[in-house]
Amino acid sequence: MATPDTRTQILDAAEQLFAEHGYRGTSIRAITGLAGANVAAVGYHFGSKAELMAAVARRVSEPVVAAQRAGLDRLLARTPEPSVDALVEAFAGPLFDGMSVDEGGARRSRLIMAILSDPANEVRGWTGPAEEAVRTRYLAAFARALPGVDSAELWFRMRGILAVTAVDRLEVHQGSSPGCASSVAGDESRRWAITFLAAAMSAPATRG
Amino acid sequence: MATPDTRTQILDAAEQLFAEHGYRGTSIRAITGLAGANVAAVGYHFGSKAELMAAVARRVSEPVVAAQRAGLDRLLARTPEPSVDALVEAFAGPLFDGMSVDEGGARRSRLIMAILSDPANEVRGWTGPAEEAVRTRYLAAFARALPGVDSAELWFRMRGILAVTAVDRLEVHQGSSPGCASSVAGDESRRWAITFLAAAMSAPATRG
DNA sequence: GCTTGAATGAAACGAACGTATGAATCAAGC
DNA sequence: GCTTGATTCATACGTTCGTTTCATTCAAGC
Repeated sequence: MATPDTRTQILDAAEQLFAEHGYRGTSIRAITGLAGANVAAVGYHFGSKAELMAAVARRVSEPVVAAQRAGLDRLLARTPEPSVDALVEAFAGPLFDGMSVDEGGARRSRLIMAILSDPANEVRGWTGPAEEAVRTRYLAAFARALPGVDSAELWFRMRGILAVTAVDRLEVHQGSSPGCASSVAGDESRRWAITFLAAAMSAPATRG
Repeated sequence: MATPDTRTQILDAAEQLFAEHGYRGTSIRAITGLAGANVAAVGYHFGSKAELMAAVARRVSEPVVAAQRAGLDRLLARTPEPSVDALVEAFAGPLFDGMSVDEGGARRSRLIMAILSDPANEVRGWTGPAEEAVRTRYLAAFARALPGVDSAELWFRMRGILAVTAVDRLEVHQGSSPGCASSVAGDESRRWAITFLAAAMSAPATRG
């Protein structure tokens, strides 16, 4: 097992530290220190700290978005009107897959949270047209499955999906709540989230 | 209208800037600059930046927690087993009330998000025993209303409530999505959230 | 063997950070 | 009117930040 090149090691270290301490809470020196590289390597390989963050975000989000798109394609190939449950599974599932505790799964999950919640537009602004496009396609599919709910409320609910999946691994109650232990069992929380979100998405429209 | 004292002006400015740029993204100089005070005033009145953040968090969360507790008391005074819908309304409602666009409502909502999602324990650690206690009481009430769902999954769902309400005002899709405009109409998103969350909480237990 | 271009290393830049210091200001008490 | 205690001010300290510079290393091409 040859050690990966400096660029990859910086990406790995940045992914871990950005997830643990956020964008602003992570210094270039901490990243290069963990990666065993020189401070100047970030400037050389990525240009700046912000561009490094963008590269990390791209690497993490690409397989998730691809899986979301593939899942929707698979559903639509079978029937033009997939069920709400199937749509929730296809949309939210990839946000959990590859996120098991082994390797860097939980780390990646926290990273997504760190990106979504960071107040700096510099960090949130990375969301590319690919994410946007797949979400729009899911919105259309949800709209067909839930004809009574208008599109504005559906957008709200899809944001709810992102919120629940993002906060999942975030230990809001820290070590004091009994539910905390469950956040380690990634598979269980995945099934809980699907149950929770499928019921939420299926709710009848709010009476105007 | 006499100008409030320096201490209050610093709290106001800190509340706004912490909400907009997060804890690490806000400098003491920016806070005192907006408050029209001197840099040393933070050290004098609060001791440190972290203690200022704690004071801001306390001021924001106290009325919310009080309203949650009062709402649960009111429900339990009427019936020993309130419905799931009523519990969701009592728990999530205060997270929206007083959060209208006028004044600093949306600002306060974003602040809660900034606190919940900040990776620094220094920031998240402020959650006091009051928040913990009221959440435990709600858990017990939800457990009575949903006898089939075990307590670990209920904790997960209550975290989901916090996630949805917190991310509500967070414009994940920025200006590009049509649902964005709705985040301005606080009352509408409040009703949407209650619908969404009541359905989610009422879901049958995940089959083990 | 020498050259070339990519990659790394050590060091320093100016700026901004949180915090601390000591003098200046001010209202109230006697 | 002088004193006292609380507050505000200008200023500086030491540190850390992101970034840049420039010399050095190193493998491949001719």
